[in-house]
Amino acid sequence: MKVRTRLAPSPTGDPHVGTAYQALFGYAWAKANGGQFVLRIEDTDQERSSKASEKAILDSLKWIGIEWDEGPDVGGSFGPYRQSDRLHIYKKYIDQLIEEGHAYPCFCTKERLDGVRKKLIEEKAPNRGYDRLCRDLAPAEAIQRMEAGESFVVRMKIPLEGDCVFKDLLRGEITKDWASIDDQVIMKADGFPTYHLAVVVDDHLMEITHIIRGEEWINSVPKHVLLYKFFNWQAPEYCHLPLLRNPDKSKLSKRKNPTSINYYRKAGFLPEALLNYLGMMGWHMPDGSEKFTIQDMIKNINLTDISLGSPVFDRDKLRWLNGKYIREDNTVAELTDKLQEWALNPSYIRRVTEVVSSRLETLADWGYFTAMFFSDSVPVTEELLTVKNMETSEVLELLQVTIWKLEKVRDWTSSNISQALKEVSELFELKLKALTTPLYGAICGSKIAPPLFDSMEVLGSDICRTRITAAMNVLGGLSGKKLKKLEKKYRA
RNA sequence: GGCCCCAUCGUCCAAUGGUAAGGACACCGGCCUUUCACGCCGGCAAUACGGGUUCGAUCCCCGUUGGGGUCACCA
Repeated sequence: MKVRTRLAPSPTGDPHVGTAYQALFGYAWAKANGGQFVLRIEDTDQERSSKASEKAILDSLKWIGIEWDEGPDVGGSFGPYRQSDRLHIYKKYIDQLIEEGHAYPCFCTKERLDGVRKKLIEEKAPNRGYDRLCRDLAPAEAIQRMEAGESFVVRMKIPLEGDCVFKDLLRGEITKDWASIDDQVIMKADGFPTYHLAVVVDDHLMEITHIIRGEEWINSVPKHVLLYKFFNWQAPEYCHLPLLRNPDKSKLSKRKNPTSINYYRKAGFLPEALLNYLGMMGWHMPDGSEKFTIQDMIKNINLTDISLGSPVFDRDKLRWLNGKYIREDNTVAELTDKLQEWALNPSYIRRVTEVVSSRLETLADWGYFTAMFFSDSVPVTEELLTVKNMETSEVLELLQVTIWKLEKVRDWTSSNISQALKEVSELFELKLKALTTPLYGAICGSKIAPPLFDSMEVLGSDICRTRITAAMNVLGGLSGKKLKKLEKKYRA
């Protein structure tokens, strides 16, 4: 059996452990069948996609030990492997759909759509989607308006009634009624395709046989199946993996858990342990052993054996597994090498030393001042986070907004960090010191510490944000309700 | 809210139409040990609920409840 699987990440942020999770299963399944594993970059969102994110994703996948046979960096005979380089291909298929009457241009403005949506919600209509105003536009009028330069998107014609039945490898047949799906946009006003069109065209052209991805996609399968039908193509097998969860069972999110692969790397986890841990989410070795390699997985995997209860990502168990790898699979010499690669290398030591040098009276002071640069978390107490004349709740809000602000810092340098923090303090009409005080506590775990912004730069964005979140938990955290309110207030 | 998906210890993963429901993490106790950790031994702890089908259901069916996802010119 020829098997080709793919990982199709969108380069819009930090490399996510969920991406590695999907990659692991896709890769293992392809290799178990002597097939290929393809990496395709889905950068059809011009606003949010970035080359930096793409690079980060490729780097972290390589770090964790996933390799791809075809991809934007290695090429392959089904390229290009970046969707923004495939626009001409999508164009052809979109034109074809319009021509055959399966899709139509829609001239509705964003304002009109918002209004329609609002009204439908008020009316408690079962379907809150698009009202299909442009669906029955006379072709002549549509052409005229397009030629007049009016902005438009292209929508696919979803059947007005009946059911869509499709098969998921893990769940069996799933039925969804067409009436609950609105006429999906397949080409945006900027001429870029949306995910739904691009994914179908690419998976077909790249001869993908199994789509292994997260469960959040189940509801859009009917749109994809319909496109396959329009094009008269054979749809691949669908295998929707359970979603990794936070301890509170919601979808794993950076709000509640470190989700960036880079965090785990920086925090001193071994790639093989992380990968192994991901492998035991929903799957197990036939003999029940918990420590296994990706090769073991390849030898034993069967997609239908994956269990469906969405697993909670448990950092304690990951730590335990990681410890097992450290002590069972490494000699002291090997461990020393790994430590050097991780942080005890001249370049990192130099950066750290630069930050603390002015505080040293003896060389031995170095160890005292730099411990925070070589650890995952830091010992935070409530007292360290306390600011004079400020309520705990206000400190919490301050820290939360700081995290949001820091997430947006593209180039993680001391001066950009400083700028971001100044903006936060201005937003709260506070002196910068009111912000840096709890931050020192959160980041350094001490009042005696090297300069904050420089330290943050050296530590990196992932560790910093994780430490701030941890500090917030020490203070009791923000309730979901308060968080929402705050988000509304500051996030616009 | 509509729709879709899911449901075994707190967590991860097993098992079977007839079971003492098993292993791992975490937690607790003990042993080992100069401490801690590791290791070893032991303990706590689950089939969400209600109906069916069946001689017998944790397992099959239906309902309820609960959880999650999804309803964008984001993927």
